[in-house]
Amino acid sequence: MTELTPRQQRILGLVVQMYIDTAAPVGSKALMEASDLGVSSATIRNEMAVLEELGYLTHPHTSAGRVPTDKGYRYFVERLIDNVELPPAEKNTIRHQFHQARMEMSQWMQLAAAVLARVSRSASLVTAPRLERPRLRHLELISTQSHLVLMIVVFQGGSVRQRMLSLQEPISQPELSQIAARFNEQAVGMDAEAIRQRFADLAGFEGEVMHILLDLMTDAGQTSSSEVYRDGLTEVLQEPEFNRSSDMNALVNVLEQPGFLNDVLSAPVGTVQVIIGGEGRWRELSACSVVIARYGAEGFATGALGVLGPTRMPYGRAIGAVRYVADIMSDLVNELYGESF
Amino acid sequence: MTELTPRQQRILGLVVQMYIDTAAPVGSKALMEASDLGVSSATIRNEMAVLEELGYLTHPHTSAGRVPTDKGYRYFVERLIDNVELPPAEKNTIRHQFHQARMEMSQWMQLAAAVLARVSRSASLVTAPRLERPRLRHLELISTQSHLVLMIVVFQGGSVRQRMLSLQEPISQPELSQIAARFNEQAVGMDAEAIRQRFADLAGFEGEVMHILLDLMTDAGQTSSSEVYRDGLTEVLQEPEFNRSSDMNALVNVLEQPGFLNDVLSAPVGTVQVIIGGEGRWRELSACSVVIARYGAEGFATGALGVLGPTRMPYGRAIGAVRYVADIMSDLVNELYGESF
DNA sequence: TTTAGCACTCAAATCAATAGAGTGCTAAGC
DNA sequence: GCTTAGCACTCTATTGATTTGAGTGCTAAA
Repeated sequence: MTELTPRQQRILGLVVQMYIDTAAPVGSKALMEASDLGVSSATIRNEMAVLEELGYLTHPHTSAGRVPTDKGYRYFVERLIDNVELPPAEKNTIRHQFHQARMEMSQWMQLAAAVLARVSRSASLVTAPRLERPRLRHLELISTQSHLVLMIVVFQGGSVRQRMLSLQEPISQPELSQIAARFNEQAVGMDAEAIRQRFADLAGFEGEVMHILLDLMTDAGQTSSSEVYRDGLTEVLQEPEFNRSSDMNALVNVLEQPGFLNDVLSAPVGTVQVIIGGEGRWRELSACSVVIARYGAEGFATGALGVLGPTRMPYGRAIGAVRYVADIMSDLVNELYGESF
Repeated sequence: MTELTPRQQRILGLVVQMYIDTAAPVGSKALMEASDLGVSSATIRNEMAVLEELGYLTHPHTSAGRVPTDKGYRYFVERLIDNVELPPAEKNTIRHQFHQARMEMSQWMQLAAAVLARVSRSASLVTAPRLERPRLRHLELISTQSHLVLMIVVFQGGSVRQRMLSLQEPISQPELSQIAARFNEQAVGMDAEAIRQRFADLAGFEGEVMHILLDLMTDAGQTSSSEVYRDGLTEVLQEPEFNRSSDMNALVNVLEQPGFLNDVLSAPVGTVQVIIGGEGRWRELSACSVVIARYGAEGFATGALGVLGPTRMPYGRAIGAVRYVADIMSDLVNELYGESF
């Protein structure tokens, strides 16, 4: 692939910019008037023809202006975007909001989703950080009524799961506390595998408690769909490219598919990925772009967060926002999980 | 208001039915062909004119068929719907799904939202049951790292709240456990007022714990927006009457407004309310109807659940579904909160 | 009271003509 | 060898006129 001349780059960038702004195909004359390239529309036309030849632009029809292809967007994102940092003022506002919030994952996630949606003017999603190797911190058994017991498990790092158990035979609260105390004495700090081995011979109610504990540990190690925060979905649905027939649901579902998230989650924390038009692998995303990043503490607890919009999305803002919010979230996770790893 | 003749009732019912089915204004001839009224289209026209005179129908324009007014829908819902029970087969499926689920409020709510959306083919929302007078069941303080303490509070009935506290001075886990034990010995079974009085003189960290406990109790007594489950929103957004300009967000927000929910929640558990076209009080709902009911244990913990769709919604199914799901949820809440009140 | 008949209305579909934005190409200019 | 002015050509979008058809309201007869 031969290198584009500086002027071609400039024109490609302008076309992408203008198209993102106006949502209308951009013609040579309009581009000339809107920029200070110092060349005539005819020259621009020639260059555009070359860019089309090379696959960066297309034509909806003969007498329409140019529209970027996915390849064009890709080039734009990789080579032509200069400054993806958010302006300092905006950064401050965002950071301030996070410091105002309570020290709770769910609050942060919700806030992150809200900030991403607002700043990038796209739909956003934030998945909860998944514990890569949950370790028991505390277990509590509370009798709520004769045949019902509430089991609460705290993992190292502070995430909490609960489950209601129903008993055949009622068990008194002191007995329950004793069982819980045994786990707390013997199993704190252990991961699922260690617990499975150590307590392999437990039977009856205690065995059941252990199995549910293991189950909750598995659960904490997976991204459940109930722990995905979204924002801005209905707004982005109003964008002209999402005509009512294209079902947004299908689209959001892709983002929850294991294949998709796993693929993205294989990237290291700290990098921002841009997936344009589904990259041919996700049909439902053919008209969309996704800007996504992992956040959290690598090897311990990581989640994903990103925005979803039409391919015609403001990439600069989106990338800046995703990067900045991911950084903040990583800091927060580290702060929260601090010395426990 | 003079009574409608049986034939007028029949015609009104048919118009509403057909309009709900087809979304197109229904004309006299079409109605004649689609029914077995045994009268000519001219007669139907005359009757329709009368119904329009009385305010049950309108005309989009001179040469279009008739469309029900809100008053027409109201009459339909109150007088003309005969059987709002779901078919037994459907009931069984639903009941089965609930019994398959785990004993957890959040699971039930999610399931309820899903069932409502599917059965009524509208958007659904389910709010968490609000404890009307939360009483402490258990309090736990867990040190997660030197300066961070996780506080977990269980209320009678089994709902759980948590909060992370940051300390000026580190406090050891045994000390924390001791403080928690004091609350558990002295405050279990108390409501917020009792706790406030009993522990009015607590200071320092223990005072802080008490204040957060009270805060969490207040919190448990309010419907927070994070505890609202929704489903089917994007589907219903595709309905022809919701053109892209009308913002669904604004619409959903109304349902979360205190005014709206309070109004609805003032009705007793067990009744299903139908709000057609916002009843003039909620402008954003002018094109919508809401079918909503309270569920739970009256005087102890109640929530609301319902569906939201265009005024042209299948009222029969919606009312049947809301009533049935509300009944199931009430049963479940009673089962869960059982003997504790 | 019902109904057949008819004139009338109005939105939606169809069609033709036009305007305009934009392209591609060619030939002249720097 | 680029660049640019000029021009023919293409295709969409808009506009306006016309037609179509569903549906109404009214009247007069059954």
